[in-house]
Amino acid sequence: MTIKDIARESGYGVTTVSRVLNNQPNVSEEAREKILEVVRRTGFRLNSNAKRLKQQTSSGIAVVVKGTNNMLFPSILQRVQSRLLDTGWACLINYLDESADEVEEAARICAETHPLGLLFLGGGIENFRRGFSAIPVPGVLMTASARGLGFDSLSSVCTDDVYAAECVIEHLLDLGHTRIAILSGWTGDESNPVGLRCRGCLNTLERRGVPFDARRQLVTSRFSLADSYEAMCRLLDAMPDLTAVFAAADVMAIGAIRAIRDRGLRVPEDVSVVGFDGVELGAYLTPKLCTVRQDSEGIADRSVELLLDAIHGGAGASHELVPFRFTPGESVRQI
Amino acid sequence: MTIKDIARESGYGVTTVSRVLNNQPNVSEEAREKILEVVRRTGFRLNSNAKRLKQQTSSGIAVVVKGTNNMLFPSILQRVQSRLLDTGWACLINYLDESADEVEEAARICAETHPLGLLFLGGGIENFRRGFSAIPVPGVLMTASARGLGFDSLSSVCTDDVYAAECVIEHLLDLGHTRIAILSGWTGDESNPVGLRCRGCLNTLERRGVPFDARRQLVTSRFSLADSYEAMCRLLDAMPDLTAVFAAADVMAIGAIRAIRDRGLRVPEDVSVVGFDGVELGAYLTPKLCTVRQDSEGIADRSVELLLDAIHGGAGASHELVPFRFTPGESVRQI
DNA sequence: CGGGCAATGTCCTTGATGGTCATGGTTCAA
DNA sequence: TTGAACCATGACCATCAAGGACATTGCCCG
Repeated sequence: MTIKDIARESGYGVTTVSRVLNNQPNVSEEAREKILEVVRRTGFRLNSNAKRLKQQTSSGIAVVVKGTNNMLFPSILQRVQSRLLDTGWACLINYLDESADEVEEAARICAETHPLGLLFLGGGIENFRRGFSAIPVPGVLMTASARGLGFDSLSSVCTDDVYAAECVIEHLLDLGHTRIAILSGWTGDESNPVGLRCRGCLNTLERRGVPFDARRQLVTSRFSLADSYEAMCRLLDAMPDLTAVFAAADVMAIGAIRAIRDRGLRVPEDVSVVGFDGVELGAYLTPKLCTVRQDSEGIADRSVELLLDAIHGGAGASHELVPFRFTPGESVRQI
Repeated sequence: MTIKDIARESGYGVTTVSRVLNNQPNVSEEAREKILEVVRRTGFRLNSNAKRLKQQTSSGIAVVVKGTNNMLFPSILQRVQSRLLDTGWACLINYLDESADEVEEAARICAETHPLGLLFLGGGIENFRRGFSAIPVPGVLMTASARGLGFDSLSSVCTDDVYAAECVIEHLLDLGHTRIAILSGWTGDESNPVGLRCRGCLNTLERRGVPFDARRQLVTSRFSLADSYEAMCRLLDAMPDLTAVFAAADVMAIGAIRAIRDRGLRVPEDVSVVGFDGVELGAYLTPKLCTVRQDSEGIADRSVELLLDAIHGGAGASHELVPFRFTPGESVRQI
């Protein structure tokens, strides 16, 4: 079924059919009606490959998601999809495991679709470095900053991770906690949001003159319940007298709480726990999770806007912060 | 940058370049090397639109996800993506909100990419009815049965929802519960997995001769924490003496537990709760969630296999059940 | 009768593939 | 030694399904 068949069927030429299908002028109402009738009857659709070939455009926007365990992602993705649908863009989502070596392959396949823009979600900047940087279109990194990384065409929209983490530690210190542990994805890599959160913690601890021994009080974990459970166990071994834990993600906080309880300790009576992300689930847990709520919808909306601007207007890269909200919760108590 | 430029640049003809780029024989190793070098240097990529236009093939497989709140979905999606990457398929994920009216638009955009196959996740069969049924390619419905729905080209892979729910209720009855409430997405529509779970409950209650008043003991909810919270409140109002609740999804169970606690009741001392899905999170909650663990990886793997078989071999639709595992948990107690 | 205009068709273009054919060279077996 | 088979290669053309420039047609009106 091609446009020619429709032309033959309706008794008009391909040009006229093309005009009708693309809502162009210079077609009589009669022809339009007749052709549309045939199109409806046959369920015909333009061949998008041919159309795009001719028009030199491509299919849409590719979204690269790294890490399936971040509970904030589904809501961001849904919002992104919805925004893109509004404007008629197709959206190719690549869902990669956090540890996957599949990035190169995914980038290759992604490049073949010639997307007009890229959205990255999760996993810091490594996504971009490994393969995707070869795709010469604008991109926006969501929930992490790309400032100063030397990618001209990569914007970013995220929470001010450093400042938010500073607020969290301020809060804990104000409540009287001094033996605070950090459960983080810290790798010394401060291009990673989790690393920045860790940096924020250290900033405040230092400014307030609270002693901190990174070897005992800081443990790294990946974004998974099982991993953060293990990590929390190590923390409790190394520092049995801790009174508060800052987990760099809600997922980690939940894993940590389980570990704390399995040691026979209570949250928050024995150990206070603060998370980061503000997933809806946190408010349904017992105790309700104290966390930093990231504005996932704001991040999604702004990212899509930036990307479309860059695609249409050729705007340069910009880096935006979206307000967060510190959400006190029952998982933290005063000492 | 076209294949002609590469040909000129490398000193070979387009035919040879085409052969190299498509890994075809009859090319000397020397030519292959030289051409690949130029390709690498220029970052050239074939125009996939032109290629697909000529070859009459399309981009890959579209995955339609309806409902962002199902906590089982991310792991299924990641697995699907991984399996498809293994075989070199692109994967277009459409992430729709459960209640979204966007299905038609999404189907339109999806159709324009001419996918070779469709995977549906969530939301029963309505996804397919509304728009996607016009796309004439094989499909597989994941986590819900498509048997007997009259779609020739739609396979399905799912858990035996009816039987699993029967097991759950057997378990509750064996523990002495008789005043059992059901929190379900029941709509009388038994093509919906949640409806089937409800049906399973009713089967067992009836077989065991336990009185059940659907108007008091059965409440419907959507797949969201907030909705199931509300629904559980209604249940507690209508039936203050209930001792156990079956929630048709883990998300609902978590919302329900919050509602129960906000009434000053304890889980499981006052009210036992059973969920359905077996998300990893359940084992990290307090109390650990009693649930039915669906084999999300098995469902993903089998669905991809069925779909690829249907695409390649033209195999007809088939409907498969994947084993589940009933997972006892602390959220249920004996009476 | 000719200018103006709307409706419509002809023909070319897009980037890649694949088939045909010709060429020049090599290998192998009779 | 010679002919057949084979290989790497490139030139050329058709093909794919659409879009767009331009040409053509037919009609109305002054």
